[in-house]
Amino acid sequence: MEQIAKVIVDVPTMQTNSPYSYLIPQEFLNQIQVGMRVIVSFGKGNRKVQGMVVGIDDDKSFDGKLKEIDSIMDLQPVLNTELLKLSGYLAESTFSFAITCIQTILPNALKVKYEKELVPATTINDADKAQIFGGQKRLLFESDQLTTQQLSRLLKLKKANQIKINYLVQDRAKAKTEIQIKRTPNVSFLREEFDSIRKGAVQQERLLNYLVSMGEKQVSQSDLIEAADVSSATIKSGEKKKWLTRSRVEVLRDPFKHEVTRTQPLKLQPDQQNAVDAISEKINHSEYSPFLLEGVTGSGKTEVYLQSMAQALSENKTALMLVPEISLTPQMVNRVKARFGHQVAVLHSGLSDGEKYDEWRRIERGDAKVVVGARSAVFAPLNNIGIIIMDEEHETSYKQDESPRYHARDVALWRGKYHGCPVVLGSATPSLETRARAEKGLVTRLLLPNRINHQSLPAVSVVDMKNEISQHKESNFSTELLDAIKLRIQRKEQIVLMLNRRGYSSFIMCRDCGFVLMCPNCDISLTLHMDTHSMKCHYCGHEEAIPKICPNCQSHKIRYYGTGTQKVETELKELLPDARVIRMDVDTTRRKGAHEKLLDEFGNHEGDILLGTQMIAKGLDFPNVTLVGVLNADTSLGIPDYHSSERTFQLLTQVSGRAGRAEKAGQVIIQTFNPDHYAIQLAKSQNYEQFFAYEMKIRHESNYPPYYYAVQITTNAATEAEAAKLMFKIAKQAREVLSDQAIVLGPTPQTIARIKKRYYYQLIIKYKKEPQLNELLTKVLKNSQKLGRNAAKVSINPNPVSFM
DNA sequence: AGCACGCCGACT
DNA sequence: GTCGGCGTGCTC
Repeated sequence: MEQIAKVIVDVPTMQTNSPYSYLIPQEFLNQIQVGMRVIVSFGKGNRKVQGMVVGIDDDKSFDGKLKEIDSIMDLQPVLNTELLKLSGYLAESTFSFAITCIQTILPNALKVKYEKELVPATTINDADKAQIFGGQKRLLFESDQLTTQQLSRLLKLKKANQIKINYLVQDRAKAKTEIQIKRTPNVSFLREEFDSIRKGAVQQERLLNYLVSMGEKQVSQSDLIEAADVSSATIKSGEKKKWLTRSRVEVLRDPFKHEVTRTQPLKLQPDQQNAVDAISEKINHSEYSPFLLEGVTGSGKTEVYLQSMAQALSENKTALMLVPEISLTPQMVNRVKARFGHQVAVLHSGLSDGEKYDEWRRIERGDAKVVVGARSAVFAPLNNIGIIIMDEEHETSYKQDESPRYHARDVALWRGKYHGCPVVLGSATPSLETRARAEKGLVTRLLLPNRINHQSLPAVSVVDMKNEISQHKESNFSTELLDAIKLRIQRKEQIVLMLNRRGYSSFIMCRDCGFVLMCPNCDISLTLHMDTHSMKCHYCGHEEAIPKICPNCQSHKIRYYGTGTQKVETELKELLPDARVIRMDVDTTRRKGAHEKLLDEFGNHEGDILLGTQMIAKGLDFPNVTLVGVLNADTSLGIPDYHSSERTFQLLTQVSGRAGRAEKAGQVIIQTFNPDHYAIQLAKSQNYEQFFAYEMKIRHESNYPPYYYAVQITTNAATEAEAAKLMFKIAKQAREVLSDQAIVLGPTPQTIARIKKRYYYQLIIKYKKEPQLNELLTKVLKNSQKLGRNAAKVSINPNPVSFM
């Protein structure tokens, strides 16, 4: 008799990170399945928590007395076998709690809300009852809303059993419903009814008229209200008079309100055809196979994706396509929808939890066979996947920077293996890691060396800003760039200007004493935000007024430094008063849909210059853009991280691809203080292969990935000493276990040593093969939990995307 | 996480 | 003497 369920409870700690056994009560005996969410009593207070059933058996090895499962939250499993296994893989490979991984895989709407309510016991005296409950039957218990006196009083009453606490688990997964109206089939009855309504009942008259003419189809109540111009009250009375029937129906939000025009597959170039053939063969044979699709901007990668996905669909399989969040623009999404229509589900951060849940269910029940989405879409509940595509595979945003710190590429490869399907990693500038794996034959390389209509790559020139600065006053614009901009405006062509702002933004500094306004909680300077007229901290959200005089020396010469887009925009307006500038940065795109709106404006030539940060480098295609300017190529080079050259090269190559995509020739001007740096020189010649060879040599010499694996361990504590002490202890443990081949960097304070009033220390371990390491790290994590709540905390980040 | 148990300071 | 501070350990 299988009557014991193994449940992972929703308590994310190390001590509760394994399944707990619960008895399955009689009434659920044949209903509970693995992958369902349940509610169980947990702990001494029997508080209710959500749990995930991960196994069912009759193993009674637990020698305490078992509790029963309280209730089931799902009618059918929300996690299938594959995704459950995947959660295990995630937990193990990222050193995360099983429950955290499960909740990462499931849509947010399936995460419950916990509430507590107070209920008076029958024995409570009237005075207490009246004072606490004030006539109400129950009271929501929010401890942070109560004073300590109130709290202790409640606790006392609870101890005396005068008050009961009810634990509530609220499921937020509500399917959206709407009211559907169907008229009575008896039309002659409706005609007769005209006579029976009161004179002047215009709404009822309009409703009758509409019902008579509407036919037998069902309409939603909201549509009816609009179309017949009646109120919902009128409709309700229509129901009473038997003119119509109302019923509540579950609806799946239709993302295809505005149908896109369908497109047909394009004729492929020979290189594209080779790629599609190679991928299709693996689809047809249900064979796991990782590919690297390497092609410059405009070489037609997207068409290869689309036709490969079409192949999977024709084999009655499904397709998963991942793109960086930033390029999940309507431009991109529409290309997929135009090919596959209503079979496409799109998952992106713009959707509400409810909308995401709707899409998730469409995928799960098989209504959507093609999924397009950003990082977390890699967990889409598709069955029978025929192909997984990851566009711009080098993008670092594919790695999640909170627990579970997974890389979507690893998950994609895992799922590819599980389903037996090709995984296509596409990029113009592949990550060294993937490109190196291709070199070793672990990944099959597919090349698209030519641009589709044989346009030449844009001409790239590099301007040495050191000369510029010495010649004239400080400016963000070199003479060469400014002249080029003027020329395009004259010719009514468009310009994209990129401000490479990674790591920097405008901060305030006193010109007399050098004082920089810092965040009181974090070791970072506050950033100037002109839109809200305030100084903000990008890490903890602290906000304060812009100082008018220096808080340190009272000087009035306190000015902002660094180059923000706002400052550049101001300078542009001074230099070129007639140019229309569209600024795109975190401030102007914060509102939902603002991003698209600005791009549309630029596309309609309502602006001459698109000025923005990194976000304009990706996936935009504006044929009228003939000039791309990079104002400061160096800022990303200056970051003390082994990735900085790779990032800079990728960024410059990518933004250069924005110039001259149509018949007009493009030009790119890169301003830099390091004109001779190889990343900039090789971006100038757009030579990925040479960059790859050179950078690999450097990584080899200095023992960096992809020659070594890396793991980053960080500690944080309320004081610097505590964080450091724990980190040194871990470092000592690590050195004892590791072989001579491993390289330990640190411990060192993190680049931003203090965030939200906590101090951070880190340790990097570079290694090739350390069978003991995983065990050690797990032990370190377990020990850190024993240290108690207020002690220093440890977190582990395998294969970090940067060492900072 | 949240609850109970248990051991020390400052109060009716 | 007790009330209540929060450090510690456990939850099927």
